[in-house]
Amino acid sequence: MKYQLKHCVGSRLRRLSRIADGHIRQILGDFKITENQMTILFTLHELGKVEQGKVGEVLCLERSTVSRNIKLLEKRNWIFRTTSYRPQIELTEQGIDLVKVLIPEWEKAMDVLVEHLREDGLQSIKNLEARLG
Amino acid sequence: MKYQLKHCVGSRLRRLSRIADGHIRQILGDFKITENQMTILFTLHELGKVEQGKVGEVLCLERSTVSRNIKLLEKRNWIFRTTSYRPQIELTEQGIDLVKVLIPEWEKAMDVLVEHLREDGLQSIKNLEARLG
DNA sequence: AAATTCAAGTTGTATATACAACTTTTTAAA
DNA sequence: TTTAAAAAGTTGTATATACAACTTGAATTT
Repeated sequence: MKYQLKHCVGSRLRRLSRIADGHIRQILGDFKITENQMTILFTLHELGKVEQGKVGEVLCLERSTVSRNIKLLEKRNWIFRTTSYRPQIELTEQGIDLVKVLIPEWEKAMDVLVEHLREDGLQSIKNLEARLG
Repeated sequence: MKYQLKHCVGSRLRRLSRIADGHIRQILGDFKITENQMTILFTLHELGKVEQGKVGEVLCLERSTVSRNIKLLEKRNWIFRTTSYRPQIELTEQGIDLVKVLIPEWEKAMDVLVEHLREDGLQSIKNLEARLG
């Protein structure tokens, strides 16, 4: 065999992302929100009012994934969506408040991850991003 | 802010694994099987007859994920499961045949990924594994 | 040996993801 | 301007994943 199973890039990256998500979920436990949804809220916090598609573009998420998440976030009154055919999305005040509470929690999770990864590990992620696109 | 959103380790690793999986899915398209299921078949090919739990242990997959995948693989007659309370799993002949066909295809995907990653990128993955566990 | 505890497996529920099919609206082409 | 093509959004279907609750058989304790 040219490669061994344990070298499989796909399953290894899948596993790594599960581990990282686990750390984030731990600090998110109390907030009834998922990592992915948190990331979308943070994105909207940075971008302000944008087209729904912009979110997927920035986070490299599939349209359908964004669509379903937006629906969930809207139901929880964290985001507002214009009714136009191609809706503009933005955080509601409740959404902004939540983001402000979540940021320090997210930073705690990042602290843990960065402590594990060190400068070297962070550079490794950058390297992978540069190489895989 | 101590960190920027774009530094979020969780979403970045999630994204990287989606990209890698995409490459693997491309070559798997014709085979009506998923990356994850393929990985389980390969694992069984290496391990021979094992307890179901062993698969999850090796691949760091949750019990319920393994349980459902095993059921799918059994339905397709690629694996055989003993009826004991804690079943032993092994590939069927059809499963072995499939693995033999899949290996060269998987190697093609690995070639593409390794070409992108280079020695440096592979080292980066190892580094992350060492640091994240 | 009976009772308790533990470990593995299964199932329910919710979200994440991919991809295909479809709708709607815009843009481009004729 | 009418038509064709493209782009964005939605929905259906299937798998992946996490976590909790439950089941069952095994191991340990009393």
